[in-house]
Amino acid sequence: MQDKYQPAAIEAAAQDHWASTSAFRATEDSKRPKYYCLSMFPYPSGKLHMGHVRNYTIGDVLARYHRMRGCNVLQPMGWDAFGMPAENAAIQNNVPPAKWTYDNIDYMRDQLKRLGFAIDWSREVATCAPDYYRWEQWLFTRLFEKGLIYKKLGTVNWDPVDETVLANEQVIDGRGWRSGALIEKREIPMYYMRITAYADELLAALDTLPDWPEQVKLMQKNWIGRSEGVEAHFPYDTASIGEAGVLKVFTTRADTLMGATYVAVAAEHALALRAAASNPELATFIEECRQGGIAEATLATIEKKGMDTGLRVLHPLTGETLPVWVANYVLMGYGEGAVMAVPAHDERDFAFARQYGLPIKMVIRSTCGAYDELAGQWADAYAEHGRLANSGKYDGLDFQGAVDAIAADLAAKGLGQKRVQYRLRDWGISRQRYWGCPIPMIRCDDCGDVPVPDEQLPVVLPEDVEITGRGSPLSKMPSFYACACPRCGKPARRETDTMDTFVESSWYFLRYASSDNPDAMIDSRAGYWAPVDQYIGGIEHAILHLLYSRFFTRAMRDCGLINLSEPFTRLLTQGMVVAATYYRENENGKKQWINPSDVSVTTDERGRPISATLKADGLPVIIGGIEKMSKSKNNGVDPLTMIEQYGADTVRLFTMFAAPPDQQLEWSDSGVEGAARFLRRIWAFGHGLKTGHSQKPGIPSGLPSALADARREIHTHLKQVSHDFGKHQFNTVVSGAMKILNALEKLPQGDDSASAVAFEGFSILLRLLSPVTPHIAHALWRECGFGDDILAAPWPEPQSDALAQDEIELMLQINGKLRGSLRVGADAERNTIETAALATEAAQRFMDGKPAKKVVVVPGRLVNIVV
RNA sequence: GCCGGGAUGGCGGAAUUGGUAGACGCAGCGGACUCAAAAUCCGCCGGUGGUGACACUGUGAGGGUUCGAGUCCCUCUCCCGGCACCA
Repeated sequence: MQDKYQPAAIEAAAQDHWASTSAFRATEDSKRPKYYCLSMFPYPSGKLHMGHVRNYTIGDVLARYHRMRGCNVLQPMGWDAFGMPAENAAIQNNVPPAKWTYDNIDYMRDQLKRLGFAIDWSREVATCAPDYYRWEQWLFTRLFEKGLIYKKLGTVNWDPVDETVLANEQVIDGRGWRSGALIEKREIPMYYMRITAYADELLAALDTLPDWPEQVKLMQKNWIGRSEGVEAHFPYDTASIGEAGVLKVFTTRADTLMGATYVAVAAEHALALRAAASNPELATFIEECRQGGIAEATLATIEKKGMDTGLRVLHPLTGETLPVWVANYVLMGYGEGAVMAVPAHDERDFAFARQYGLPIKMVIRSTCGAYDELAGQWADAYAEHGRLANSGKYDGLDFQGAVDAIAADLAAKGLGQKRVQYRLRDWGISRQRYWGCPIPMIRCDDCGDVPVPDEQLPVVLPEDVEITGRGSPLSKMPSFYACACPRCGKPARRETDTMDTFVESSWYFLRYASSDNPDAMIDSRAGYWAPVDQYIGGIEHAILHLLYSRFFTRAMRDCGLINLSEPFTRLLTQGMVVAATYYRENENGKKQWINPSDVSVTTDERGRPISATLKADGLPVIIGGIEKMSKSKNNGVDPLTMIEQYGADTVRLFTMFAAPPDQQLEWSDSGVEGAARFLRRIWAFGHGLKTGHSQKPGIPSGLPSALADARREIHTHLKQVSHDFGKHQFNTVVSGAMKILNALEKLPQGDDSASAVAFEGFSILLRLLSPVTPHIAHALWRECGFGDDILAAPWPEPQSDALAQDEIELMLQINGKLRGSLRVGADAERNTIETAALATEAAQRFMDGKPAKKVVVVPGRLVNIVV
């Protein structure tokens, strides 16, 4: 045994051992409970970053922990390999997206292997491989035939200079990121997945997921946004519109209908376009509304603007004439693309009405002063529920009474009814990009949109293309798009759009179970492994990816592929990895970010940072904030450098110890030093144990009290650590392991009883740590003679004889303030405790002769005397 | 703008879920070992007052509930994630 801890050798040996024994190859086995542990697969961006290391270490700790507890564990890995960065790299470096992607995968796979993850690599998938995406295309045609996929117009960001559709991310301050051109909204035909058909089920089933974080379920609930309301029809004022018809609006506040003073429609609304035809000024305004991107965050924060269309509609209950305005805050995509405006009781309507001098009519009696009596004007909208006023026959009704009465009256007139509306929209999956899964559809002038027949699948994405950043490459390749209509045989055009990359990641977790099957998307093995028992990934995926996966699982269920509704039983959302930032400003005020490893920081005598200098020139740099590790802030730490310097176990230990998994983790070089120090101490202890004893004595009965205390301490920590594993709180798992080592190092040396406690404690420590630092645990387990393979060792259980205690200490409070403590028998009665507490010197002193009004006894914890 | 989350010593964090605030670690300070340094080991370490035992104070700000609040409720500030074409 080496007397010094040498991680490189230990880790290579452990990894060889696992590889040669195929330790992590998973097979279906009905005798053990299965545990499918999955981390969100990475995008192969080039090299691993610390966020990956953290994500996969959490997954690995869980996988190894459950394996040791007797589960049949599957932990696979793959690559979310389609996406824009490959195209951007192609433009910048003139390298084909496929080559770039596959090279990155090869490099990153090696990096992952260096970390010693218990992954079954035989199941690896890459979503850009035709044997993967052919099944996506196959399912697409099934869903199209079931009516779960359909085509309609959708709005995109259009860059008029590059003649390209841009992602929201590529629109910066309303301009194209490469061309700098002003972006416009453009409507193009796109394929949509009918996720709204599952809105109710996706919402209701959130209650069947007790092991998902509440915040994620709440975000999904709000995203689906089920609201019960009323659809109201405002009849056209034929004098101004010239034909009969109704303007439909949806509202959740039908109780305020009597306060509606105008209606507002989106710029794309049919009425707006109709009015613009004869109104150049309005046409200009609508054109203006077309400018800018489509991101909701942009739309919601732009200045509220509007214009009167000159058209009029009639109030459905009073018959009063109301103006129709075009407003840039009304979204065409939600509800009917039109709203009734009640300025007195809606914030946005209020701001708009004030800006354009539209009337404000109060119909809900406010309980706070929304109407400023002194100023004689409205200070703000009153958006709370309340009793109706100024509403004729509805006066005095409460919210629900008013909604019921108004909905009934609308229904009686044939001008509306109650209705459920979702905020959730159908999922537009068409992308006008190259590096994605081709949409398996063919456009025929005679037959319309025809799915590609099974025998022609996959529609292979050509890999020999030139990427320029202008237009869509596939639409310039006749060799790709020219084809015959599968139905009539006439010349037709293949769809050149590709799918949203979220589609690939919506079902990869099922493919892992049957990734070697060339004849089917998934087979019966998916029925064994699914659902995923534990899913781990970033909180940024809390809504879209998880919702799409939940939808896809149901769509596949309804195609008869699997008997499953929810894909992920338990979910852990990990926090970000952040680090300090440093920068200098150059002459034109631009920040140049400097990597933390190139900076030395000086601190005051208490350790507070005062200043920082660049190591290269010794001149000062500015200390920025703590930010997410990123290329743009140049504050990333390279995992491979860390592994080479300290070993994978140290990196794994630090990432588990520095923060709870769901909170952000701040990188700290000295924290990594601390983790390495701890592993060196463990190695030294194991070395001492091995060289000091030729055999392991058993725990004798009747330990001396000092040893019994030490053993109790170790088992108490073990109990706590087991509890923390259950909570997935790995930072305190590590701190518990540190406490055990501290206790072990304090044990007296020499006699057999002490050695027995040391051996028992050390075997506990190695097993607790083995999910976190598997390499060193593997090596020491063998070196100290505990067994051949720690993977096969039973999980340690706290022993009740070790935990037993005769006396316990209670804290003593007087009026809720801590004033002392008292020792009582472990099984003391309440009365005995009360009497003992009142008799203490501290009680006598602080009660000052006054009688106790009340004595609160919390068993095993405290006594509080209220005077 | 809307939805979700967070804030505890110099720093990362802990607190058995309403019961000793600051476990464990990092940094710092003091000491041992050493020719010296590194490594290692021992001690101290929220603030104020006090030689000291100890007292008061303290979990982003303000208010409330309770015998007792970091934890529950209300109001506010700042920071982070998402907002449907980033993955």
